[in-house]
Amino acid sequence: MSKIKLATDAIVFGYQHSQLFVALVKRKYPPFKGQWALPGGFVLENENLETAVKRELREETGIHINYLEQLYTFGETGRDPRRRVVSVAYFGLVRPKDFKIKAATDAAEVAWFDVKKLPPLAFDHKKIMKTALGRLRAKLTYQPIGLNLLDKKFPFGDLERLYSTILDKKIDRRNFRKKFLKFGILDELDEYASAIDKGRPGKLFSFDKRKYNALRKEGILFEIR
Amino acid sequence: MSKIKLATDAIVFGYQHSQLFVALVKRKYPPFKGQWALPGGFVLENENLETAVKRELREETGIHINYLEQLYTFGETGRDPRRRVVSVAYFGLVRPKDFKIKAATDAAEVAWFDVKKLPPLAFDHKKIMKTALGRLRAKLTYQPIGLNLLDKKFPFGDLERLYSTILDKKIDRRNFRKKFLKFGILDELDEYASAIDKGRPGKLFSFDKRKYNALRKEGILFEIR
DNA sequence: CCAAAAGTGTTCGCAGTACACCCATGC
DNA sequence: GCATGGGTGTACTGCGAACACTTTTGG
Repeated sequence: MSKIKLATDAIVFGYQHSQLFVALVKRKYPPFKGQWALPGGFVLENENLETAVKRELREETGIHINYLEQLYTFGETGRDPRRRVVSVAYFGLVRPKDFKIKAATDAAEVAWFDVKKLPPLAFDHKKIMKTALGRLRAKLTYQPIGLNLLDKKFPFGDLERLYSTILDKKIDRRNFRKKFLKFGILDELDEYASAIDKGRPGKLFSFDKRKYNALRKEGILFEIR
Repeated sequence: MSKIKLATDAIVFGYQHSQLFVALVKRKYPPFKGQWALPGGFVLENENLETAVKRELREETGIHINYLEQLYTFGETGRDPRRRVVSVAYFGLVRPKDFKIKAATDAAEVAWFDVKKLPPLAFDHKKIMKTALGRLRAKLTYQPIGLNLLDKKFPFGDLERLYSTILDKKIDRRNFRKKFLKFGILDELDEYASAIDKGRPGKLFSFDKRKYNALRKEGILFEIR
């Protein structure tokens, strides 16, 4: 019988107001008691990996996840001071609406942290974070997964700011809009953003997943730089 | 104590004469006794994942691996009929010189198979293969990893045929050469391919890893379509 | 001299990039 | 009317794509 324990960790990103957030939990028990860590835990014997991640997210944070994919498996000996733990890290995205968080069983506290102002993290979670951020940035450029970070109906400017924030660079509004719309995977709605903010309200758009999947089958490639 | 067992599997690709090969081993014990499978096995308690893959490759095939990266972790319940086994799959490349294979302890037989003519595979190894092939094809277009499938000194035509074979499409020789050489990561040597084959011998090239790493740091992007 | 593979340059079209002014709204 | 963000078109440039003939070698 193996003494290797199998765990999962989740890096869940959220986006709002030109800021990228990650969900962290404060550890209730040693090791690293009191420190912030990624939500996660051990996989049950009859549980699929993705099921385990979702369960733990539910138990520890109550977050409603919108997009989930496997990130990488971290298995260095010594990454957990207690015993050998290999962790399959997943990478998730939530919509702004789903930012609601409820602390629950395992974790003493849950919170969203601005990715640019992270506290010290337990275990090798800093390394995992870095990997996840790299993946997010890379994937943003060749798959429209950023749309999972916005509400289902969103003004175009939000999308532009999201790219600008996460890729950390200036984006030309006209070129970005032209290019993104040319893919034909966004539906322009007949609604406008509620003008609670200042400025002219923008038209709302929504992601047409059906069209996207159709295009993907034809091998047409999405690409944003 | 967890009853989940942790394993690794290796998908090792080799290339020669416009054919892409994978290393498979014939299983000596049940389940799937006598069937072909990916080389792999259980991870020891104090062993890093990559170490485990390399050890198993050595034990089962004697292959000298040239490039190795983590592919994906396959953890569906029921993928092994005996008990719960989660397997971290790795993806490797060898040079033609290293095609020598020696069967050893665990495996009854080892052989290279043309990727287009695979036998039935044990477990979910067909799925793993498919994932690996997808990764290889994708990665070829944005990283020069194909060079790990050629000898250190190679005629340019070999590189072109490699891309053409693996991406399964025609490639314009002039455009491909122009584009690839423009990156400046290949050194043109003063040697020529031995003219054992027919036709005019080509100049030999070698990969300048130092230049490549330097360029990568500057954010210059490799891309071949 | 024939077969086979290597080597090489130009033209065209499109897509990326740079760039600035007017419009709608809230206060 | 002022501040704030939304919405739009054009010109330039560089890169990808298409395309064919000559050279070197072995037999």
